[in-house]
Amino acid sequence: MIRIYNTLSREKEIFKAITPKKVNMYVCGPTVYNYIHIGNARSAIAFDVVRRYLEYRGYDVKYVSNFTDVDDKIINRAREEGVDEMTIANKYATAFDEDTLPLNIRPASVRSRATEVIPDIITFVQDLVTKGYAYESQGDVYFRAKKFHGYGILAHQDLAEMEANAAGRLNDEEMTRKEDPIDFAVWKASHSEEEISWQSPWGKGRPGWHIECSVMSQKYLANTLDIHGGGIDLAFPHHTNEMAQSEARTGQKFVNYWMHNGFVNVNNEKMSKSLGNFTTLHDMLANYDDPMTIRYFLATTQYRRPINYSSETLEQARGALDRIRTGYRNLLFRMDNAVVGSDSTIEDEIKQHVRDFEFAMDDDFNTPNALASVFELVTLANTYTDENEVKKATAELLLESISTMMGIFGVDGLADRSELTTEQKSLLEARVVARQMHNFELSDQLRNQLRDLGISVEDTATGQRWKHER
RNA sequence: GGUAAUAUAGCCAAGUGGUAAGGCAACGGUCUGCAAAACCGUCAUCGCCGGUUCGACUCCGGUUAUUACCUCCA
Repeated sequence: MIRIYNTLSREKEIFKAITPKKVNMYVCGPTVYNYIHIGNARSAIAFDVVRRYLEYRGYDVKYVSNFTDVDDKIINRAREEGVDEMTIANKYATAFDEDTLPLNIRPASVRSRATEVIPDIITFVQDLVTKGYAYESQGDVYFRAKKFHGYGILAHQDLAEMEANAAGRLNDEEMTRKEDPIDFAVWKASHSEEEISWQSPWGKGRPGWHIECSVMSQKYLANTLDIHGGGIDLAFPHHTNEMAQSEARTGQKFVNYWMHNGFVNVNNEKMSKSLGNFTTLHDMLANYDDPMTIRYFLATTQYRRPINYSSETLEQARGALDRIRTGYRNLLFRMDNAVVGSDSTIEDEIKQHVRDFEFAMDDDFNTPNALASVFELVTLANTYTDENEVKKATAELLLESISTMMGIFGVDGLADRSELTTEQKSLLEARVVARQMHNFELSDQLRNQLRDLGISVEDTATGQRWKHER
């Protein structure tokens, strides 16, 4: 039984899929006007973990996400660089795919761009106008927020308050275009020949920000979604508006479980351009040699909690991940002389830790608790490695359990699979001989040589072991 | 101002009405030719003040601090 915290009810609710063993989930993707930052990566990772765990639990998950490729920020960026909007969008959409790959973020089942669904958007907006939920005004089309019963409940905002705030913010011109300050644009008129636009019943223009997600989720999934996710800042206005539009059009509940991930702060401050602490994933990957540590770091805090990113917290993550990797490799090393058979006591313990892991993940994807079970397994792996006799089936079960759980976090490559050079191999062989002859001076010298070549050597009861130093 | 969230050891981070998981770091020990890895052990009374209770860190009230959202930022 999986429980999920629903932003709408502010409670953990028992998860029940609309169709048994199938999950339709939609996660808001980035606006492709720049490289994604570490916060975008966190969001993508959080929902990648949700997806992986649901699949582990036997659900067939259809995961739809978007690229917002038409929007003010893209238009501005294009103007700055003197290129057209699609050049910008294509560049950063490609960069998204390239940068999320080393973090092991699985591609969406469907990744759609706003510009690919323009006809659907226009139809959607027309429906809203027909139903009286939207109105045209000077080429723009606005949604009548107040006509939608329950507007703002997702973000738990007070309607009158929002209205007053919005009124204070808008200029006179905007006020005259809108019937009410809290109305939001579903279609925006084009004001310049140069900017990208499409022909519509209301003249040339482009979609409002929120409409694409409503359209795509309905087009690629269904009227009612099992799960809709995104950053907590999207609860208002983005998801609030999506919900209003979608439910206004279909008359059906839009989303069963609203999930929102917490922010990534940098050195305890909100990441923002004005503070100069805006860290793109692109730069981070270029300056850090272990992407799996980044993945581990971002995946192992509970998704609703904020993460504080600093060089110190990242290094701590690396140390913790190294403990898991080492335990895994320690056991893998013993596989060579493992004997046929199994140890039922050990296997019972393994199974208990796996159950604990599942129990933690079932509780709103409590990754820190789940991780504790992984560490229990690692300790078990290490103590088992120290035994005189290791049984093959049991060792395999341990290895498999650890890699499966880490795989749910999206952390792969626990074993060191890189090859040795001929030089490294011969040095290692020479060192084995030196040690057999108790020539420790030579063996220490060879160990230093190997270290300089990036190989660390350890002596164990069952022989010499090496690994690549990172 | 409104609405929320958070406050647990040097750091990160769980958790529960009955006296605090896990990890990093540190220290002591075992093992080792040395080392490494590993193992064993040590290391907090849960922001502050009240209240409820046989008993609270866990519930209630207040208070302080930090953070977020309040129209386009994940």
